[in-house]
Amino acid sequence: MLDKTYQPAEIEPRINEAWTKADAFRSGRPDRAGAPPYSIVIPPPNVTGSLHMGHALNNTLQDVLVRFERMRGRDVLWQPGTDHAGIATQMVVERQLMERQQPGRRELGREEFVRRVWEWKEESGSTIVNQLKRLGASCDWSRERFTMDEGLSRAVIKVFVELFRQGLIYKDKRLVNWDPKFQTAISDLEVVQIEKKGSFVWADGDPEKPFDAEALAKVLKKDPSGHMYHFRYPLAKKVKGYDKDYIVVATTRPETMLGDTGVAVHPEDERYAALIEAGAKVRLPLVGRDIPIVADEYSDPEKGTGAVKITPAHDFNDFEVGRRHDLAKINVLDAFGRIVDGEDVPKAYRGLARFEARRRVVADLAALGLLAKIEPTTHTVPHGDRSNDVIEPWLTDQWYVNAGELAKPAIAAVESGKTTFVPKNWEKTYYEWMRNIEPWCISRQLWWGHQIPAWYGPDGHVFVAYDEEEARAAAETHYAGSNAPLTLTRDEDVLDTWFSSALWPFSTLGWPDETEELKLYYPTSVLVTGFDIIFFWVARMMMMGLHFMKEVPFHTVYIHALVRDEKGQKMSKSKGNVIDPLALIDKYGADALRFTLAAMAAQGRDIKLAPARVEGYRNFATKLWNAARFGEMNECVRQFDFDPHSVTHTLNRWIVGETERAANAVTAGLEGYRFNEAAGAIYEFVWGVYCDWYLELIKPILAGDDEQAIAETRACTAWVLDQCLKLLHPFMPFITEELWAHMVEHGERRLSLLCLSEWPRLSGLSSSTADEEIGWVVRLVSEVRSVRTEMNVPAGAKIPLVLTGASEGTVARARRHDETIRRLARLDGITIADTAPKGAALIVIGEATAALPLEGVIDMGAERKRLSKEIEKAEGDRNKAATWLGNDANVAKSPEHVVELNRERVAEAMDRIARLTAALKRIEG
RNA sequence: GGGCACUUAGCUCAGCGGUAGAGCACUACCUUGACAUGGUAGGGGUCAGAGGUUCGAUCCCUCUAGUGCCCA
Repeated sequence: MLDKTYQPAEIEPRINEAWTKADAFRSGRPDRAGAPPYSIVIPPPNVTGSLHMGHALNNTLQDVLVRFERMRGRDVLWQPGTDHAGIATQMVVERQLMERQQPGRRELGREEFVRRVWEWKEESGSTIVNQLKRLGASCDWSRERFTMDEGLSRAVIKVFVELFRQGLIYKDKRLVNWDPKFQTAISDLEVVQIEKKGSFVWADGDPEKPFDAEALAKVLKKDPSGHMYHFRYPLAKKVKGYDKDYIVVATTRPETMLGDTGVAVHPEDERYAALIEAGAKVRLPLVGRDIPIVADEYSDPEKGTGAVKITPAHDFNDFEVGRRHDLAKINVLDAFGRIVDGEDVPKAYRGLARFEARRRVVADLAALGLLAKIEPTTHTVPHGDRSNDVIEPWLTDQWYVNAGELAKPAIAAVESGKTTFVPKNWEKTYYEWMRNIEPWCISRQLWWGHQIPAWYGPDGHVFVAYDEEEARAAAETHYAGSNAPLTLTRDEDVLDTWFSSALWPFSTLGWPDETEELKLYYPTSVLVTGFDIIFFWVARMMMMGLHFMKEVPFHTVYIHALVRDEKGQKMSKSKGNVIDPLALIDKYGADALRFTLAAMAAQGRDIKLAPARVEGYRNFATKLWNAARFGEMNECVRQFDFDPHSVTHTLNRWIVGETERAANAVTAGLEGYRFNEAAGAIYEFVWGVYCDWYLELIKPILAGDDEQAIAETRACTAWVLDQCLKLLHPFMPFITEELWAHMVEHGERRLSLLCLSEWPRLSGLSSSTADEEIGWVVRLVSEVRSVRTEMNVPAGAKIPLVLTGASEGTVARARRHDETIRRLARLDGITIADTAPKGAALIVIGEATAALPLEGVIDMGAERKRLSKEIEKAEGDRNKAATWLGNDANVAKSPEHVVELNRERVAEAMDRIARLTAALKRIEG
């Protein structure tokens, strides 16, 4: 016997165990041999991670699809695994060392540090995996992979070497986004632009208000950004036709002026034409270097003074300007973001932290009378997405992938429809980025990751090879004839984490070996992910998949929304608005959380999660639980030979038809990735149809003495519940699996776990006569209940009902369902009469009128009010439809069924009005 | 500045050329032999605003206002 209340915490671990024991999620099960494959690779969560709401949504949707297809008989592989997450993981371990007051990374040395990271990974890498299991993720856990395990590393090396040999990976010296906190380069994608606006205002000219360096320092201490500084750069020589002896430039980063190698003005800016003409130079203050004034369209005459300082080594735009005019690139920052200790920089600034240097430069220029003004300005400042530190564009040697070349087939594959995005509009975003793609910087100055397979000879010549042995062989050939001992040094850098993630769809299947799995499961069926990693991951998997497998990695990309909090804000630890999915699972169960996420996953919208929703769906689970309990109490057990087509009782004919409709709706929803519609359909069926009506309607049968009807109804009730369990299983796997097992305690044994059972394929079950008949009963019961409430009839009081003007068919219906109607509407009898008794409340239903004689009980004033309201409503309906019909254009141009619909509305409304008016008159008369 | 969304009940969201829906919240009544994590009934919306297309617009188009996101 089922417990009275449903306890998710009790059943979920038990069910998880049963699945594991049965090896239910293994791909390539013998019973699926030859079945069409269905495969999904999980977006590998960071090993450092723990389950957040985004994971919960992402994996719920994948699990819904995977369970659905598994039940449809496919050979399903949901490939799980985790990502080594270079920066994030290295950060976590470094922090841990610090907290434990152990030696830091650099003290430990590379080998020891990496060993510590592996140790940490072994200890806590399974956290997220266990959390996914709690969510119910039906991955093939026997195939779990890690981006740094042996096989995947082999794939990474091969890809690097091959791309290098094909000229698609190369080393280059250019500006990169440098993260001074982690001392590594990062890719464009790992940079987030943050808007800053300062508050310090100052301009020279007012002797009352001298520049106050300390006040500025105070403001900058809070935030070093957000101001535009205007400097006067003195001309090296006075120029004829230009009336001043200086030029004013503006910048938001004063300290970079130490590396200025030019000043740019617009070629058509007449204010500066003379300077360009004369080939004028400015003498860079503080430094004393003479630098040219050049004409370049980059400078905007509308902005500031129209003159900009050019620092090619520390700004992406300036770099380009510098290249066009052959300006020197002077590096004034070191890896930590400090001013370099070198000849190019005046002694006073050497070794200063960058923002300290900023204050110093401004103060020193002010002291020289060269500071014109400071004003607050809104500008975006690049920050590292992990470090949250201000990123410096910095000139270094890094490895790059020629993404532009790899992007071409990746663009074509989406254009030709080999891969489609759902919803479609994300394709535009994908194209936009792919068509303007920049070289991808893949080297990172970290220790945790795949070390780049490149070795340098004594003269710096690079040998890229599968291993040191091969590199050595190549080097020996290269240096043949030289007698010097050959020492090779391996490149210190590791690869961007996303480099290995890009190979995930085929590296996890065993590539570069030609495995069975690769043949069977590649390309994968669908990729499910959030839009925030379309660029990071989806695009790169497309590029790598097409290049190495010559085939797209997935046929469909389903892009889901971001989960936000109730107010629509992105969840973040700093805002303190994070909703922990595990806390919700603890409180309401994994099924409730999953159902909530699926029900809210409408295409193309963010999900604002209200925890009350989860509670609501937990209640839904309880409802299902109790419906099963009802079945159990009434001996509704499954019959193997039950055929829904053969039921004879109207109620059963009706419910099997409704079941078919629900099954079709759920199936269609899932096939179209409309998770919310699928979830909505099964919710409405289970609660609104099966529980609210069917189970109530059959109670009199079960309590009656018609053995045949009882037997059929019991079997039918059990069958419908089974269909509900199946249809609901992808969304709520735990409770459904539990009930599936439990409901046969007294019946036929199950042939399999629910998760491996067959998805309902129903047809030919609906009957219009049954639908009409039960529809009539439902309407009558609802109307009576409604009148009872409005008439303030006590809920416990039983009242009689007199049916008048009923056709033979209606009378027969009323007889057939006499007991049911009496029970649900709380009546003490239904009689047939020619005319309604006096002092009765009247209900118009179809051609008949149902009278509730309530003389003495009834409040005539209330009944008058009720009838008037009904009449008003009917008149509204009639007027609306009649007006519509009154317009000739409507009738002439609308489709026939719309015209007909409106005619019916008018006729029906008129009929109601007539009978309601008669009823009203009788009360008044 | 460029691009993409969004604006529907108190709240969170569906819907979408043919008389507006759900969950939660709210009101009243009900411990009826599955279920108070429940039942029954009910209140609540000129579908942001203004034009246009159409026989007909919450839905399609244009503009306006507001909000959010992405890219510079």
